[in-house]
Amino acid sequence: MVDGYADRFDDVDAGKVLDALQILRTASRLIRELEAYFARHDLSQLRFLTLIVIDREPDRDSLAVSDIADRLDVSRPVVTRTLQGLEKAGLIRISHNESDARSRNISLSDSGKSTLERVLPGYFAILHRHVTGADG
Amino acid sequence: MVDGYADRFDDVDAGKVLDALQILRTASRLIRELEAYFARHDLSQLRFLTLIVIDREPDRDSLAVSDIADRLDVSRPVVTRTLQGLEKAGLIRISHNESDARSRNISLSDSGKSTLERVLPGYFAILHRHVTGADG
DNA sequence: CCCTCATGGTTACCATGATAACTATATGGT
DNA sequence: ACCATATAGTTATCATGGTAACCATGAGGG
Repeated sequence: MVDGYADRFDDVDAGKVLDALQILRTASRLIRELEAYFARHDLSQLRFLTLIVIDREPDRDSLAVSDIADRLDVSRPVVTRTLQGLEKAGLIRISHNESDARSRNISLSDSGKSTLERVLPGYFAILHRHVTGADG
Repeated sequence: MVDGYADRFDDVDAGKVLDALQILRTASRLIRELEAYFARHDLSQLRFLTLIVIDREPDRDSLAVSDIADRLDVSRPVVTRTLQGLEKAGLIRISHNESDARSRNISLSDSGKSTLERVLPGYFAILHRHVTGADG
């Protein structure tokens, strides 16, 4: 498909364009598979990654909403919404920050921690398989 | 970040997992850049790709809704919605299929064709640059 | 002190993906 | 010919990303 177009543009190398499209396809396949996997565990990519960044935080066991947004590079409203879901599912606890009344401390509940442990192996297995398997 | 986790799983190679995460990151960057580019031209990824598959169809100058959905691998409702937008923007024409009253023929308008010509060079340039540039 | 401005979070709304359920038309077995 | 079933598209609804606008609170200059 690309060749017919790329022929017409001097400064473009059809091979490289195909590489880029290949990256897009591979990623899209990977994302779809991850999403299906998470859905089976009542999670989503963002819910899972949220648990991860809290868990991985050195020295602290809680993060602020904006910390999570920064680390995951998503907008704060999306984090707010995701946290509401996670709290309702009992995977995190949200408490008030004592030194700044605007801020919240987000921490993992026991259930959140065990969910993470349960889901991680499959997550890594999928990532692993995608690079090892039929990808370019 | 990955290392701390991957250490704990025997059958997982942290390097490969990092490769997979790198693909995800690269793709996500590419997608974001493409989306911004399309937005500047009053398009979206899907609107653009829809124009492309109609344009590239050999022997015919129109496609059915379900053909487009198949070629782009998106659901038919999304195609319906996208086509409504493209028609309102005057980039495509939708006519009834004479031999099957359920089906529609989607074809590019002159405006659609010229939009495609205008947008393609930048599109390929972005794909090209992403593979050539700082990607892994 | 208090008024302005910055910051943390949330709400409201838009775009874009999906699936389920619906309408209209075609097709095929009896 | 007619009824059951399949197919083409659309509508309705949900999930998940975004931005803009909005509170509440904190911080700093006059």
